[in-house]
Amino acid sequence: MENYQMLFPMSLPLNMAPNSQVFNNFCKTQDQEFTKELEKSGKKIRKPRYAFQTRSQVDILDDGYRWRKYGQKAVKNNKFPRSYYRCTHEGCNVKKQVQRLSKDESVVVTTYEGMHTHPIQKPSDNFEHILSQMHIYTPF
DNA sequence: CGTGTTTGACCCGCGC
DNA sequence: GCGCGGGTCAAACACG
Repeated sequence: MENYQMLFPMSLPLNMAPNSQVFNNFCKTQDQEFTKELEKSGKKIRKPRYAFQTRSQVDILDDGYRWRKYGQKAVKNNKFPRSYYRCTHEGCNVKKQVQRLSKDESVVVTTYEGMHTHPIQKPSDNFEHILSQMHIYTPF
């Protein structure tokens, strides 16, 4: 999972990464809005999720957090399985799932659920070039 | 020995 | 009630 190609220098337009401040703030805003809606309607709404679509040969994009895999299921209409990960930090139950499109197997969708309440554990020395290949898809 | 993965079983909501 | 699909658990296993 560490053999990404070093393609670009560090100056990159995208500062919105799963482990960035912007992303966390975004998540926080979304969470607050969902909570508001939840209180208003009293209905049960599914937790917000944040999806990213990346192009990568590798499924596992290491964003600096430590993930423990806890499941893998086959997806219908998709020959590739979906993997389920949880953040190993104690008290931090952030989840993510990684899915590859059967349509285009070079595309990997990573879906984050929840927010990290702790700093990054692992120095992401080479995260910039992962960023360079990442574009924001549809946060929902 | 500590930590993470694999993998089938299990659970739960939903439509029939 | 039953089967199905998506999500999770946990025991066994792998590996530094």
